[in-house]
Amino acid sequence: MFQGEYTNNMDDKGRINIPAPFRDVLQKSYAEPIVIIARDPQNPCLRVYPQQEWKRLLAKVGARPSNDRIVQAFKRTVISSAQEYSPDKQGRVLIPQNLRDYAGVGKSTVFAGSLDTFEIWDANAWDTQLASSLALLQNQDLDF
Amino acid sequence: MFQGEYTNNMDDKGRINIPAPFRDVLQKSYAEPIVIIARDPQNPCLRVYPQQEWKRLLAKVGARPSNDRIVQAFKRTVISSAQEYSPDKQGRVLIPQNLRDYAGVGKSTVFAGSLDTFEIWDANAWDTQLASSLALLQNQDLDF
DNA sequence: ATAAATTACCCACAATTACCCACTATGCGC
DNA sequence: GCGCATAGTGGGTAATTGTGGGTAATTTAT
Repeated sequence: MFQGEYTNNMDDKGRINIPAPFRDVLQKSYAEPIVIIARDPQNPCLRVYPQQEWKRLLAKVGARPSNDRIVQAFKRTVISSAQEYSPDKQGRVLIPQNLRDYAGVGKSTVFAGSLDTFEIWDANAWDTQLASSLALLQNQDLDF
Repeated sequence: MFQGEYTNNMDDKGRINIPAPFRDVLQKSYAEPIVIIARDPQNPCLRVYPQQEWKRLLAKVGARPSNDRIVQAFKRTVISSAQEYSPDKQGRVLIPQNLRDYAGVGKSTVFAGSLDTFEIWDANAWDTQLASSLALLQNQDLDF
């Protein structure tokens, strides 16, 4: 389970270090360092999947009629952008330019755990998102 | 059951000592010193869960539709911030910077029992919160 | 085919964190 | 009041994690 929030810097070459706790989860729960990075269709961030979770997603999409407009849009935005990456010896991955642009990631980036997957945000975008999420929850009657 | 209010100091490295009575509860009722620390979405404080209680919360969240806006906001604020910690030999945990910022904790911090969980407050924030909680109760017709 | 650019791989340093030990303060029993 | 036990605090050291950068390999363009 990916949990926790970590801030790491992208270097000049476009590489970012996957936080060690996340690498541990990949190693222990999935026995593979390989991840799939794709656009998140509903937020200006990237979503990172362990191979297994990605396959599960593909299976779900495959179960839907392929002429469905939503499915088509999903394929175009998410699946087309997805690529496999294996981290280098230091645990870093190179984020390609198109994905960097999509999420607007600058130097300071935030990794946010989201259980089966985790997200990569530009630090500023994360802050504003966090503020609005908190505002939304403020007057809610949460039963958990 | 976590009860009572204790004041402890955070040291320069960002570590705070979990009060001994709380450590006892963790040991006796949960048989595990490990805790999960996360943002409290509705108050400027951190909430500390024994592993079991955290799992219970995750189960509740998982039972809700994941496209629910509230659920999403909850994941971003609470789950993404959550981290597991096992106290060091002296019973201390290191609070990461982002959580320290969120709760605005300075040197003097308050631990407040909250039955299944407990809270960590900045001492000043705790005082003001306490005052307004008391004010709220002032003219209530309490049947307990 | 050659040159330029990009990417992968490796090494080294810096910063942070985990772990351990020692000291101080406080409460409790005698 | 004195000593003992427990709780809380401070700090040093070693290991881990994060960051920067060089060089070789690969790809792309000319």
